[in-house]
Parts: sequence; structure tokens; C-alpha cells
Amino acid sequence: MPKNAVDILKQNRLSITGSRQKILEFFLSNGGALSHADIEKNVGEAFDRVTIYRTLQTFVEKGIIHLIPTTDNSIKYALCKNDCAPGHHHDNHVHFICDECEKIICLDQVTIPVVRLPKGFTPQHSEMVVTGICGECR
Amino acid sequence: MPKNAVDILKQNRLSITGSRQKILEFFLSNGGALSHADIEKNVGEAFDRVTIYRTLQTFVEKGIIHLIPTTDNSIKYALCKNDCAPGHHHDNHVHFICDECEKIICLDQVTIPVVRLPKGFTPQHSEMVVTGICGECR
DNA sequence: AGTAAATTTGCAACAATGATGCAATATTTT
DNA sequence: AAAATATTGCATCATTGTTGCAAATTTACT
Repeated sequence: MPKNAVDILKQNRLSITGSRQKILEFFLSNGGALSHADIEKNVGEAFDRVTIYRTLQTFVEKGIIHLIPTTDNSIKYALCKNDCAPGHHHDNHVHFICDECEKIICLDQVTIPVVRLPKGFTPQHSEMVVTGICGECR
Repeated sequence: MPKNAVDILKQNRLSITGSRQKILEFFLSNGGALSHADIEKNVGEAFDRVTIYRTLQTFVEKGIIHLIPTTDNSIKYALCKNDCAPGHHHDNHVHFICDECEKIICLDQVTIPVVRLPKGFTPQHSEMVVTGICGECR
């Protein structure tokens, strides 16, 4: 279970580059979910917008980060805590969005329940997002 | 329970205009979820892009349609079957996205289960999306 | 039905987000 | 350290969504 940027990159056989390290470190230090805009604000002076897009795509493909479903059209990314195999994420935890501070938190302990679907439907993957007030904002 | 466009508009005290009728009829005839792009393809020749945006916003505010969370950055809308009060949607059904035909289906019969959250978190609203293969694509 | 008031629409312009091709640069491999 | 490979930055473009404002439409009121 590596927890520093370089180890994670090595483990996924990715070149160790400045942008990948910086972006990954930002995820590691932040904890919650991040959007492209968040990252651009944080490291955008050092790296091109396009590089950030491509880095995020690479991280998703390798299973280093995962996408979080939202109803606005913003794409949010969060670190995978379980080690996800490349191309096959197996996070199945609930995501929590705080209405107050707007932070998105991975509830790694809370597993998405299995639901019974109508006849004919074959489930493959589930996502669940709960909104409300987080511990810090109460 | 009105099922035609004009009645729904009247019930929500909205002006009866061509665009609103056409867009609402498209939802009524389609059944599944629609994106702005879907609607633009269908009625885009008749109405301006901006009008479609504003119409969809109005419908969401009035509780005529609701948003469906996605991991790509596309906003999807679907008709509310339960009558949602303006500003307060109370759909709590599971959404199904078919990996084959890419259709998004509201599983009105399937209620989102309640999950137990860690200490401090106060839930307010839940969303659940299941992907897989739908009945028609099997 | 006809007119005034209120609402909605279309247009123009703009901002943000995301994708692609290609040459320059950095990283890895040998 | 040089060659091979991979990544980056730049320029450019497409898509998506927003806002202000004048023109057109719808509704409300006699």
C-alpha cells in the first residue's frame, strides 16, 4: 500500500514526471474529490491545461483515481483507496456530497447495497451518491 | 395525473408556448432520459439552443423533469412520474444505464435503499445509478 | 375581441470545458 | 551517454452552457 506519489506511479508503470507527481500529491494531501478546475487552480501555473486533462485520463485508466457521478455537469475525481486494477475499478463505496461546504467525500466504509432489479435487467456496476451535511459542517 | 403536454404546463402555471409543448411531448413520447443534445437534434431546427436550455431549467425548477447523475459530463433529464413539488423533487428511484444501447431508464418501481452513514453525517437525499444490460439488449 | 402587461424567445457575444495534431522536450531503456 | 519511447506545450477547434437585450409571443384585463 504505497502512499506517496512516486511509488504509486512506479507501481502503475508510469513515467515519473513533474505534473503527475504534483497532481497526485495534491490528491493525496486533499483527501476529498477534485475537479479539473480545482487542480488547475492549484498547479495550473506550472502545467498546461491539456496536460492536466491527459494526466487525469491516464490516472483513471490505470485505476489510480475514479470518477464520481454528479447531477451538474462537473466531472469529479477521487483517489481509489482499494487498489483498482487498470481498466477495472472495483470501488463500490458510497459518495457523500455536503450541501454546506460542497466537499465530496468517499465513504470507504459504506458499501453500496445491492438492489433487486425488474425482470430482464442484468446489473453490472452501481453508483450511489448521498447529499446532506457532513460532520464538519454540523 | 395529466399525461399531455398542455395539461402539465397548465398545472405548473407555465405559459403554453411552442417550444415547451414540443420539448415536453418529446419527453412524453420517449420514456427514457434525454440530454440537451438529444433534444436539440429533435427540435433544434424549430427552436434556439438557448431556448432549449432555458426550457429545461424551467422544467427542473417546476419539478416536471429531474436530473440524473452521470460520470461523464453529460447532463441527463427524465420526466418525473411522481408529481414533484416545485423546488422539491421527491423521486427516489434507481436509474439504469444500459451499456449496450446507452439508454437511461427510470426504474420507478425500484426504491433507493437507505444506507447507514458514519457518525456525524446527516443524509438529505440519495441518488443511485446501476449500469448493465437492459431487457431489450439481452 | 382588443389592448396593456408580463413573459418568453432569438440573437449576439462570451466563458468554460474538453479534444486533437504535431513539434519540442523529458524520461526511460540499452 | 545515446537511442528509443513517452510526455508536454502550443495552437487550434468543437461543444456546452450563460447573459443582456430587443423583438415577438402569451396572458390578463377591460
